[in-house]
Amino acid sequence: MNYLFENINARNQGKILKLLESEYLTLPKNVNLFTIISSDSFLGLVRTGKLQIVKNDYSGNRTIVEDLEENAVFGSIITNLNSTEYEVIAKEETKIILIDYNRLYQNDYSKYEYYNEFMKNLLKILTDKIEERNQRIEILTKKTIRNKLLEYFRMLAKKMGTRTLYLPFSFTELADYLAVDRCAMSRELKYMKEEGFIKISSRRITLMY
Amino acid sequence: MNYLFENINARNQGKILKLLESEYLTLPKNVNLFTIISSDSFLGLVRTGKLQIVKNDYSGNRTIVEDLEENAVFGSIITNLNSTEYEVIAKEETKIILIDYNRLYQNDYSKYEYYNEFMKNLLKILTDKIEERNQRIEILTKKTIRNKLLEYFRMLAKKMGTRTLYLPFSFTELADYLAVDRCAMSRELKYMKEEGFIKISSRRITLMY
DNA sequence: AACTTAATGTTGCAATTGCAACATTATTGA
DNA sequence: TCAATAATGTTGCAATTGCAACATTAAGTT
Repeated sequence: MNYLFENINARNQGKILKLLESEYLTLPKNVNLFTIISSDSFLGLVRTGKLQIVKNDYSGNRTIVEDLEENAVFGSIITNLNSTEYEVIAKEETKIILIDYNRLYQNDYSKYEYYNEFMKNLLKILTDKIEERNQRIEILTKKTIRNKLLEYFRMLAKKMGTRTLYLPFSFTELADYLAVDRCAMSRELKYMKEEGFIKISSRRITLMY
Repeated sequence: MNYLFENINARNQGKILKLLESEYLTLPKNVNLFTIISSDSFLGLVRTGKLQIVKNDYSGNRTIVEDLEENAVFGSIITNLNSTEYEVIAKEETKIILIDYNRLYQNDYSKYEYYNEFMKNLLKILTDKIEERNQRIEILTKKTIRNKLLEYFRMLAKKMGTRTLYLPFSFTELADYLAVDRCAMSRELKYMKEEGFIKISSRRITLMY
């Protein structure tokens, strides 16, 4: 994990947040951030609690775009939040910090060495996000549900270094992530089990090939 | 467009490149960068010419991942280049600059104000890349070829501010981008024309709805 | 515990798609 | 210019998928 304030002590964190005129905010459970603020040109940081970015399609669908835990960074730089389609919902009482994104560019704080550290951390976070997106694209470009599943499992297995992996989310959410029908995915998983490709027990999956 | 050296004069560009111990390289036409260098932990910049990032699938497929023109930035931070699956090919004689990516993090050059400008530019480039990826994901998660096409056309039209748009690439490449079979896409486009949804003349497409 | 709500599993069926095979039209390079 | 190569267009057909409708199980709430 990479944190926005990695290698920056509490005191300098405070200074940075002051320089950037950042705002502290506490979101009560189930409240949408955009009922409190209107701008979306911020860089957000989750101090404590959990957020969820949810998209409401014009056709009425409701999909989870991203789950945000402690230390997660969010905002329009990372996930498109413009338009009224998006909601940022607190899954529990959540404390966040908002930094006006334009401020990051406007001024020159290079004289503060800790600010440079901050920028480097931000850079690392962004490159990780690109990597994450590239992985998802890699998966989404596979043409069958089976190949999407296998590609995804392969990635998880590689990350964990074993043939046994634990899904980081539910099957319903997995289907969303792969952009396939949940039922069709369920059927395909059944076939894969029957053919001996994989073993599944709840969220633990073992690759047999 | 955002350039890595925007608002940085030639002299300071030189200083930055020296600080980062960057390498100048000229790639002859049709040569793969990885036949010349082996590391992939660099940030690349196209000075003149054109590059293409190509992926050779394990099943023998060859797909264009990205086209890089003058001023384009590339490297593993942006597109996964590890593994022998990838090639960076010069489409014509191309001059590039390679910056060891780790150097960006290792040292603290914050005392040089132009370096800070450089970092800000890099940041902007990265956020644009994330935006680009998010757009593609948005498209790829649509479930039918028609909806993928419409989403893509909508985005282009929005960008151009008109109902008439020009495809930035060939139909063959478009099918790759949407991750669908070219023939199936061609058929779907025909239906859409017949139903009066769109008009097509070569790469100019007009939305009729 | 009892109830509500969410997640998962199952299946028939129609719609969509990929694939293959081929024809036609553009584009490129010698 | 003209041959070679690449891009585009077309279509039958089988495979894959989404959708709908429902049953079952798990998780959360009071």
